[in-house]
Amino acid sequence: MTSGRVTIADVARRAGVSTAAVSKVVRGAYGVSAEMQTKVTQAIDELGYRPHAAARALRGRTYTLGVMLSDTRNPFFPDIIEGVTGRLGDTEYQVLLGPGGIEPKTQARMTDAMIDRSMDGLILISPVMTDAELAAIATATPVVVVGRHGGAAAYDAVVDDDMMGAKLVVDHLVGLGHTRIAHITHLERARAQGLPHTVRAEGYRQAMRAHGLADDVLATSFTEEGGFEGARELLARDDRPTAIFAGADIAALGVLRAADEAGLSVPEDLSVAGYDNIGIASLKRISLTSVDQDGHVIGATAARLLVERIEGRSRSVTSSVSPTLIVRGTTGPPRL
Amino acid sequence: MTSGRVTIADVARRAGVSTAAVSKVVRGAYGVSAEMQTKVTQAIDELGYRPHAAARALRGRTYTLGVMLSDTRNPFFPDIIEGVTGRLGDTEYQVLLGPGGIEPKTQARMTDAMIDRSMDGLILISPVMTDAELAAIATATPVVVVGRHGGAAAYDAVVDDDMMGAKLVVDHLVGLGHTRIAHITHLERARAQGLPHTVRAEGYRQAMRAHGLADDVLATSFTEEGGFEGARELLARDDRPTAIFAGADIAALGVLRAADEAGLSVPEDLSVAGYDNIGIASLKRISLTSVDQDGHVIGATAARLLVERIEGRSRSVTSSVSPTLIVRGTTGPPRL
DNA sequence: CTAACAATGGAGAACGTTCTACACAATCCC
DNA sequence: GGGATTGTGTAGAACGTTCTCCATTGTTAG
Repeated sequence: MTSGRVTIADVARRAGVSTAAVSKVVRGAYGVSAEMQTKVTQAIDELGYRPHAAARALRGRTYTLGVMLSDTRNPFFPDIIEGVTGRLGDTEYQVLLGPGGIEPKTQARMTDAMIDRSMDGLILISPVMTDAELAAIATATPVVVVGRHGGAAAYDAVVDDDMMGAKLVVDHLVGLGHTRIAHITHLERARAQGLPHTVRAEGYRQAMRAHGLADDVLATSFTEEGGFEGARELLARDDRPTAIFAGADIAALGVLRAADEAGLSVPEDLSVAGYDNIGIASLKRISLTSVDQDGHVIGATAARLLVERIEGRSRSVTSSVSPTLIVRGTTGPPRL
Repeated sequence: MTSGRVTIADVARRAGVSTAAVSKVVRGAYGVSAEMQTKVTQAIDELGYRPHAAARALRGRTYTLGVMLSDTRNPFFPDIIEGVTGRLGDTEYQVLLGPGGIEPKTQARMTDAMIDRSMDGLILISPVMTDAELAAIATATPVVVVGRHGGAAAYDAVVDDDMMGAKLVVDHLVGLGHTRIAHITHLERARAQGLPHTVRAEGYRQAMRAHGLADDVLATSFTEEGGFEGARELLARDDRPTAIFAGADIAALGVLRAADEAGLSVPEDLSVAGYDNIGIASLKRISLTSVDQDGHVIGATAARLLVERIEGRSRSVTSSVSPTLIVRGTTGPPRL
């Protein structure tokens, strides 16, 4: 009352019990009578007591989970967040997000900061650090990595099945009658392995082979400009493809622009498909066929795995989320 | 060495000094000789010491700033974040983001959680809570509110000059020769005052009046569907407008769709302008004229004000950021 | 030469929790 | 009826910092 903060000691005084007892009630620990329970709960309500997280951190948990975001512009990042918070909404855990930036160095700074703040666990979204660095973090605190294939020794992982996603697109296009299907991927510069675009490209190759078709992969970049340049090159060929599968929606938008400029109508002259199902893909003016990653499920799964880890599981788990194909207006049968 | 964490005591032992001295060096406090400085710094490096944030929080600061996000899908939210982190990148402060959700209740839970974690200061982005709640939070910790006009008693504020943004659009359209310019705004349901769309609509009205033109405001919602419905109604009129100014880009996309469906070409038959300058507005396939809020500057300003507050300023400050008009392909002279 | 003072380093008490021991009472089993 | 067991509450030592004194120097002024 007098000073700012109301502490566990104030509650104990009010209820006429020890601080240890109050602590037990607050934590829902074993060894409290019903009477004690009500007495303390009442005192807490009357005084408006809230546990001081920092003090807790010094001994026990902080009930804080950190989510490191590599790229805040990542289109399905809000979905993942919603999945995480949705899953954790009715628990005592609080979620805080850390903007890690796209550099390994800044990401390391962020994870360090989270560990310094003794968070109970970390979810890392598409981290670009080396496997060694990841392993080091995972020994310091429970970790779930989202969006990186392979390498899950000391931590759990949630990945989208990019291999299957690519197959869905190819199967769809082949089903429509296409045979000349090109793929635009991202040019790899980083050393990190198992990144989504690599797996998507591989999935595309396998699926084409399975249909007895020749693959045709062009590496530019996952930007609107990258898609545009790639498509312009592909469309200038004599036996130009009748369908282009861009490894990311943003690149698919560039492909659409290239088609516009080449005077090709979509989907009659050219079918276009993307990946990620970003928000604008559903806008009627774009209506892009794409692969949906269901960030919501990914986030919820990551949250579940992390809580399991915190609560004791030691065996590491990798969860694969199945993507779905969203067919819209940019794909159709090829003109004969 | 033996157990996990290396503490200030370990450093003190290694350097052969007291813990108090190490603390002084770490904090850069007054009363350390050059010799002490180097000795301790060396020991810190050798042991890889990192201050434990929770322990710090118990006595002093946490060097943590919280940013509460109302809507993680807000298109310029990444810009604001970048502005904040960019400004704070070389300081000792760390930024953590809290997804507050769009409900007053969930936002309150988030801010409480941030206060419980004794963050040194809070930036609230478009909070929907009442002025009273905001004031209560501001007494507990330094606060900067972003995106709400008016009412800045106990806290600082950063707002975009939405009034001027609307004027920029109207002036541009009038300059092209338009006289029948309609505005689509968001239908107000919340009680919170000074929200951006209200101010934009008012700015539109004032600007039209200043040109001696009749205003024409239609309230739907800031969604693609809302823009579509609004535009369909406007375009069905006998004296249909030659230009539509949507209060948000997402609605402007709906307007574009309505124009497509009505067989009107943009900008020849209809000029369209939005607000926010979201990423896709710049895609060549959309090329939407829009008002840019410069989230980067907003974020950087908010960060600066917050740090000033934390370091002692008590007088409250409101900073207004000037928007700029980005003219693209969806606006042009009306067909005569 | 001494009193006053500035500069530096250290002791030790907080800060608000958690949690291990332990005390005490009531119940149970033979 | 006595030892073992179970249930409930408390003392008090951590946890890793910060920060207010206080002690010890060395320097300066008169």
